[in-house]
Amino acid sequence: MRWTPQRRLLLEVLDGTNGHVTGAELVDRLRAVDPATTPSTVYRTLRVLEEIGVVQHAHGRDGREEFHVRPAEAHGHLHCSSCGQSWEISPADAAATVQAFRDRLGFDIDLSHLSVGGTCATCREARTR
Amino acid sequence: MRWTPQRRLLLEVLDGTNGHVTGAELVDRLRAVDPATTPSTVYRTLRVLEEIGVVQHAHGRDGREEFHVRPAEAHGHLHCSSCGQSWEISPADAAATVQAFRDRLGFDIDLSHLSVGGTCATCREARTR
DNA sequence: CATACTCTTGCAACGCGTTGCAATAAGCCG
DNA sequence: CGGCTTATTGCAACGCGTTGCAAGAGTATG
Repeated sequence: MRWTPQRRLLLEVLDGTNGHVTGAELVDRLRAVDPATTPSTVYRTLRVLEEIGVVQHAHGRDGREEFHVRPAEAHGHLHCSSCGQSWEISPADAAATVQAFRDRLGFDIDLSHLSVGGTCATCREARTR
Repeated sequence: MRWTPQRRLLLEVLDGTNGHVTGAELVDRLRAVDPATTPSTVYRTLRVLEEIGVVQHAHGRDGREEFHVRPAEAHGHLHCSSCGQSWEISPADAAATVQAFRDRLGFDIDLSHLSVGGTCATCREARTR
Protein backbone atom coordinates (compact mmCIF):
# COMPACT_ATOMS: atom_id res chain seq x y z
CA MET A 1 0.00 0.00 0.00
CA ARG A 2 1.29 3.38 -0.95
CA TRP A 3 0.98 6.53 1.00
CA THR A 4 -0.16 9.14 -1.49
CA PRO A 5 -1.42 12.71 -1.00
CA GLN A 6 -4.90 11.72 -2.16
CA ARG A 7 -5.15 8.99 0.41
CA ARG A 8 -3.75 11.18 3.13
CA LEU A 9 -6.42 13.75 2.34
CA LEU A 10 -9.22 11.22 2.30
CA LEU A 11 -8.18 9.92 5.71
CA GLU A 12 -8.07 13.45 7.07
CA VAL A 13 -11.58 14.14 5.87
CA LEU A 14 -12.78 10.83 7.21
CA ASP A 15 -11.33 11.74 10.59
CA GLY A 16 -13.41 14.88 10.59
CA THR A 17 -16.49 12.80 10.00
CA ASN A 18 -18.52 11.01 12.57
CA GLY A 19 -21.19 8.55 11.76
CA HIS A 20 -22.30 8.05 8.20
CA VAL A 21 -21.36 9.65 4.92
CA THR A 22 -22.41 8.90 1.40
CA GLY A 23 -19.82 8.59 -1.32
CA ALA A 24 -21.03 11.74 -3.02
CA GLU A 25 -20.75 13.71 0.21
CA LEU A 26 -17.16 12.61 0.59
CA VAL A 27 -16.33 13.65 -2.94
CA ASP A 28 -17.83 17.06 -2.19
CA ARG A 29 -15.88 17.52 1.00
CA LEU A 30 -12.69 16.47 -0.70
CA ARG A 31 -13.28 18.85 -3.56
CA ALA A 32 -13.75 21.65 -1.06
CA VAL A 33 -10.17 21.05 0.05
CA ASP A 34 -8.68 19.97 -3.25
CA PRO A 35 -10.78 20.85 -6.29
CA ALA A 36 -8.75 18.43 -8.41
CA THR A 37 -10.31 15.47 -6.60
CA THR A 38 -11.50 12.71 -8.92
CA PRO A 39 -14.46 10.47 -8.05
CA SER A 40 -12.84 7.32 -9.36
CA THR A 41 -9.87 7.75 -7.06
CA VAL A 42 -12.09 8.40 -4.08
CA TYR A 43 -14.24 5.35 -4.63
CA ARG A 44 -11.24 3.16 -5.33
CA THR A 45 -9.53 4.35 -2.20
CA LEU A 46 -12.66 3.76 -0.17
CA ARG A 47 -12.69 0.18 -1.36
CA VAL A 48 -9.09 -0.25 -0.28
CA LEU A 49 -9.85 1.30 3.09
CA GLU A 50 -12.76 -1.06 3.48
CA GLU A 51 -10.53 -4.05 2.80
CA ILE A 52 -8.24 -3.05 5.63
CA GLY A 53 -11.13 -2.25 7.93
CA VAL A 54 -10.97 1.54 8.16
CA VAL A 55 -14.46 2.01 6.78
CA GLN A 56 -17.45 -0.15 6.06
CA HIS A 57 -20.23 0.51 3.65
CA ALA A 58 -23.83 -0.45 3.29
CA HIS A 59 -26.65 0.82 1.14
CA GLY A 60 -29.34 3.25 2.17
CA ARG A 61 -32.93 2.66 1.30
CA ASP A 62 -32.42 4.14 -2.14
CA GLY A 63 -29.42 1.93 -2.81
CA ARG A 64 -26.85 4.67 -2.43
CA GLU A 65 -23.64 3.90 -0.63
CA GLU A 66 -23.21 4.92 2.95
CA PHE A 67 -19.83 4.71 4.57
CA HIS A 68 -19.29 4.25 8.22
CA VAL A 69 -15.98 5.36 9.63
CA ARG A 70 -13.83 3.27 11.91
CA PRO A 71 -16.63 1.19 13.33
CA ALA A 72 -16.01 0.05 16.90
CA GLU A 73 -17.96 -3.10 16.13
CA ALA A 74 -19.75 -4.40 13.11
CA HIS A 75 -23.32 -3.20 13.28
CA GLY A 76 -26.26 -2.76 10.96
CA HIS A 77 -28.45 0.21 10.29
CA LEU A 78 -32.11 0.99 10.51
CA HIS A 79 -33.66 3.45 8.05
CA CYS A 80 -37.08 4.90 8.56
CA SER A 81 -38.75 5.37 5.20
CA SER A 82 -41.18 7.83 6.69
CA CYS A 83 -38.94 10.39 8.42
CA GLY A 84 -35.68 9.47 6.73
CA GLN A 85 -33.74 9.14 9.94
CA SER A 86 -31.36 6.27 10.54
CA TRP A 87 -30.00 4.49 13.57
CA GLU A 88 -27.40 1.92 14.36
CA ILE A 89 -28.52 -1.49 15.41
CA SER A 90 -26.62 -2.28 18.55
CA PRO A 91 -24.65 -5.51 18.48
CA ALA A 92 -26.79 -6.70 21.34
CA ASP A 93 -29.98 -6.20 19.35
CA ALA A 94 -28.50 -7.79 16.29
CA ALA A 95 -27.02 -10.82 17.99
CA ALA A 96 -30.26 -12.73 18.32
CA THR A 97 -31.08 -12.23 14.67
CA VAL A 98 -27.64 -13.28 13.51
CA GLN A 99 -27.84 -16.35 15.70
CA ALA A 100 -31.32 -17.22 14.49
CA PHE A 101 -30.28 -17.16 10.83
CA ARG A 102 -27.19 -19.17 11.53
CA ASP A 103 -29.13 -21.79 13.42
CA ARG A 104 -32.08 -22.09 11.12
CA LEU A 105 -30.58 -21.55 7.69
CA GLY A 106 -26.85 -21.84 8.21
CA PHE A 107 -26.63 -18.35 6.79
CA ASP A 108 -24.01 -16.06 8.27
CA ILE A 109 -25.26 -12.48 8.14
CA ASP A 110 -22.76 -9.77 7.33
CA LEU A 111 -23.82 -7.30 9.95
CA SER A 112 -21.63 -4.48 8.67
CA HIS A 113 -23.50 -4.46 5.40
CA LEU A 114 -26.95 -4.81 6.87
CA SER A 115 -29.40 -2.04 6.15
CA VAL A 116 -32.97 -2.47 7.22
CA GLY A 117 -35.80 -0.28 6.02
CA GLY A 118 -39.11 0.22 7.73
CA THR A 119 -41.00 2.57 10.00
CA CYS A 120 -39.67 3.87 13.29
CA ALA A 121 -41.67 3.94 16.48
CA THR A 122 -42.35 7.67 16.33
CA CYS A 123 -43.63 7.63 12.78
CA ARG A 124 -45.73 4.57 13.35
CA GLU A 125 -47.48 6.14 16.32
CA ALA A 126 -47.97 9.36 14.44
CA ARG A 127 -49.59 7.41 11.66
CA THR A 128 -51.95 5.23 13.66
CA ARG A 129 -53.05 8.13 15.80
CA MET B 1 -54.44 4.89 -14.23
CA ARG B 2 -54.23 4.64 -17.97
CA TRP B 3 -53.86 1.51 -19.94
CA THR B 4 -51.11 2.26 -22.44
CA PRO B 5 -49.26 -0.03 -24.85
CA GLN B 6 -46.03 0.42 -22.89
CA ARG B 7 -47.66 -0.71 -19.67
CA ARG B 8 -49.36 -3.60 -21.35
CA LEU B 9 -46.00 -4.73 -22.70
CA LEU B 10 -44.27 -4.39 -19.37
CA LEU B 11 -46.92 -6.49 -17.69
CA GLU B 12 -46.60 -9.14 -20.38
CA VAL B 13 -42.87 -9.35 -19.87
CA LEU B 14 -43.31 -9.44 -16.12
CA ASP B 15 -45.70 -12.35 -16.53
CA GLY B 16 -43.01 -14.27 -18.37
CA THR B 17 -40.67 -13.70 -15.46
CA ASN B 18 -40.47 -15.75 -12.35
CA GLY B 19 -38.54 -14.71 -9.32
CA HIS B 20 -36.25 -11.72 -9.48
CA VAL B 21 -35.25 -9.32 -12.20
CA THR B 22 -33.11 -6.24 -12.16
CA GLY B 23 -34.33 -3.06 -13.75
CA ALA B 24 -31.70 -3.25 -16.48
CA GLU B 25 -32.74 -6.80 -17.35
CA LEU B 26 -36.31 -5.67 -17.77
CA VAL B 27 -35.29 -2.84 -20.05
CA ASP B 28 -33.33 -5.33 -22.16
CA ARG B 29 -36.22 -7.75 -22.43
CA LEU B 30 -38.58 -4.96 -23.33
CA ARG B 31 -36.23 -3.66 -25.97
CA ALA B 32 -36.06 -7.13 -27.46
CA VAL B 33 -39.79 -6.85 -28.11
CA ASP B 34 -40.03 -3.13 -28.75
CA PRO B 35 -36.72 -1.44 -29.53
CA ALA B 36 -38.27 1.95 -28.90
CA THR B 37 -38.50 1.22 -25.18
CA THR B 38 -37.29 4.06 -22.98
CA PRO B 39 -35.70 3.43 -19.57
CA SER B 40 -37.44 6.35 -17.90
CA THR B 41 -40.84 5.00 -18.82
CA VAL B 42 -39.95 1.54 -17.60
CA TYR B 43 -38.72 2.71 -14.23
CA ARG B 44 -41.63 5.06 -13.79
CA THR B 45 -44.08 2.32 -14.62
CA LEU B 46 -42.36 -0.03 -12.22
CA ARG B 47 -42.82 2.49 -9.48
CA VAL B 48 -46.50 2.72 -10.27
CA LEU B 49 -46.81 -1.05 -10.31
CA GLU B 50 -45.11 -1.18 -6.95
CA GLU B 51 -47.60 1.27 -5.50
CA ILE B 52 -50.47 -0.96 -6.50
CA GLY B 53 -48.68 -4.08 -5.31
CA VAL B 54 -47.86 -5.83 -8.57
CA VAL B 55 -44.14 -5.81 -7.93
CA GLN B 56 -41.84 -5.09 -5.06
CA HIS B 57 -38.25 -4.05 -5.18
CA ALA B 58 -35.24 -4.33 -2.95
CA HIS B 59 -31.56 -3.77 -3.49
CA GLY B 60 -29.00 -6.45 -4.19
CA ARG B 61 -25.68 -6.45 -2.44
CA ASP B 62 -24.29 -3.97 -4.93
CA GLY B 63 -27.19 -1.62 -4.45
CA ARG B 64 -28.84 -2.38 -7.78
CA GLU B 65 -32.57 -2.72 -7.92
CA GLU B 66 -34.16 -6.13 -7.93
CA PHE B 67 -37.80 -6.52 -8.68
CA HIS B 68 -39.92 -9.31 -7.44
CA VAL B 69 -43.05 -10.11 -9.36
CA ARG B 70 -46.45 -10.61 -7.80
CA PRO B 71 -45.16 -11.72 -4.42
CA ALA B 72 -47.49 -14.10 -2.62
CA GLU B 73 -46.38 -12.61 0.65
CA ALA B 74 -43.91 -9.92 1.62
CA HIS B 75 -40.58 -11.56 2.14
CA GLY B 76 -36.93 -10.57 2.33
CA HIS B 77 -33.94 -11.88 0.49
CA LEU B 78 -30.64 -13.42 1.42
CA HIS B 79 -27.60 -12.77 -0.78
CA CYS B 80 -24.43 -14.79 -0.46
CA SER B 81 -21.47 -12.56 -1.15
CA SER B 82 -19.29 -15.55 -1.83
CA CYS B 83 -21.23 -17.51 -4.45
CA GLY B 84 -23.62 -14.78 -5.48
CA GLN B 85 -26.74 -16.87 -5.09
CA SER B 86 -29.82 -15.51 -3.44
CA TRP B 87 -32.76 -16.97 -1.58
CA GLU B 88 -36.06 -15.84 -0.22
CA ILE B 89 -36.47 -15.60 3.49
CA SER B 90 -39.62 -17.50 4.33
CA PRO B 91 -42.25 -15.55 6.21
CA ALA B 92 -41.85 -18.03 9.03
CA ASP B 93 -38.15 -17.31 9.35
CA ALA B 94 -38.69 -13.60 9.07
CA ALA B 95 -41.51 -13.38 11.57
CA ALA B 96 -39.35 -13.78 14.64
CA THR B 97 -36.99 -11.07 13.48
CA VAL B 98 -39.75 -8.66 12.65
CA GLN B 99 -41.31 -9.29 16.03
CA ALA B 100 -38.00 -8.86 17.84
CA PHE B 101 -37.37 -5.46 16.29
CA ARG B 102 -40.87 -4.32 16.97
CA ASP B 103 -40.68 -5.39 20.60
CA ARG B 104 -37.24 -4.10 21.37
CA LEU B 105 -36.97 -0.95 19.30
CA GLY B 106 -40.49 -0.22 18.19
CA PHE B 107 -39.18 -0.43 14.66
CA ASP B 108 -41.42 -1.92 12.04
CA ILE B 109 -39.31 -3.71 9.42
CA ASP B 110 -40.40 -3.46 5.83
CA LEU B 111 -39.91 -7.08 4.91
CA SER B 112 -40.46 -6.60 1.20
CA HIS B 113 -37.49 -4.31 0.98
CA LEU B 114 -35.20 -6.37 3.17
CA SER B 115 -32.02 -7.62 1.59
CA VAL B 116 -29.50 -9.35 3.78
CA GLY B 117 -25.92 -10.03 2.74
CA GLY B 118 -23.64 -12.65 4.18
CA THR B 119 -22.28 -16.12 3.61
CA CYS B 120 -24.44 -19.14 2.88
CA ALA B 121 -24.02 -22.47 4.59
CA THR B 122 -22.32 -24.11 1.63
CA CYS B 123 -19.74 -21.38 1.18
CA ARG B 124 -19.02 -21.16 4.85
CA GLU B 125 -18.34 -24.85 5.09
CA ALA B 126 -16.19 -24.76 1.97
CA ARG B 127 -14.17 -21.99 3.53
CA THR B 128 -13.58 -23.43 6.97
CA ARG B 129 -12.68 -26.81 5.59
C1' DC C 1 21.35 8.89 -5.70
C1' DA C 2 19.64 6.55 -9.77
C1' DT C 3 16.73 2.71 -11.39
C1' DA C 4 13.25 -0.33 -11.98
C1' DC C 5 8.99 -2.28 -10.51
C1' DT C 6 4.27 -1.83 -9.85
C1' DC C 7 0.71 0.42 -7.32
C1' DT C 8 -2.17 4.68 -8.06
C1' DT C 9 -4.05 8.25 -10.50
C1' DG C 10 -6.78 10.83 -14.03
C1' DC C 11 -9.31 10.66 -17.95
C1' DA C 12 -12.96 9.34 -20.69
C1' DA C 13 -16.60 6.48 -21.36
C1' DC C 14 -19.90 3.62 -19.64
C1' DG C 15 -24.06 1.60 -16.78
C1' DC C 16 -27.99 2.15 -13.89
C1' DG C 17 -31.48 4.97 -12.38
C1' DT C 18 -33.87 9.74 -11.92
C1' DT C 19 -35.82 14.19 -13.16
C1' DG C 20 -37.81 18.42 -15.68
C1' DC C 21 -40.21 19.66 -19.48
C1' DA C 22 -42.85 19.88 -23.56
C1' DA C 23 -45.53 16.92 -26.63
C1' DT C 24 -48.69 13.00 -26.91
C1' DA C 25 -52.51 10.26 -26.24
C1' DA C 26 -55.98 7.85 -22.73
C1' DG C 27 -60.31 8.11 -21.12
C1' DC C 28 -64.32 10.86 -19.88
C1' DC C 29 -68.28 13.59 -20.99
C1' DG C 30 -71.54 15.88 -23.73
C1' DC D 1 -68.27 10.78 -32.52
C1' DG D 2 -65.35 14.85 -31.18
C1' DG D 3 -63.34 17.73 -27.88
C1' DC D 4 -61.16 18.32 -23.24
C1' DT D 5 -58.52 17.21 -19.31
C1' DT D 6 -54.64 15.35 -17.43
C1' DA D 7 -51.93 11.12 -16.94
C1' DT D 8 -48.13 9.33 -19.49
C1' DT D 9 -44.38 9.37 -22.67
C1' DG D 10 -39.81 10.54 -24.80
C1' DC D 11 -36.04 13.30 -24.71
C1' DA D 12 -32.09 15.22 -22.87
C1' DA D 13 -29.45 16.01 -19.10
C1' DC D 14 -28.09 14.83 -14.73
C1' DG D 15 -26.24 12.09 -10.43
C1' DC D 16 -23.84 8.28 -8.47
C1' DG D 17 -20.69 4.81 -9.04
C1' DT D 18 -17.49 1.74 -12.03
C1' DT D 19 -14.05 0.38 -15.41
C1' DG D 20 -10.11 0.19 -18.98
C1' DC D 21 -6.13 2.18 -20.09
C1' DA D 22 -2.04 4.86 -20.43
C1' DA D 23 0.64 8.14 -17.74
C1' DG D 24 2.48 9.19 -13.27
C1' DA D 25 4.50 8.60 -8.77
C1' DG D 26 5.69 5.59 -4.47
C1' DT D 27 8.94 2.42 -2.69
C1' DA D 28 12.63 -0.91 -2.59
C1' DT D 29 17.04 -2.04 -4.37
C1' DG D 30 21.68 -1.64 -5.94
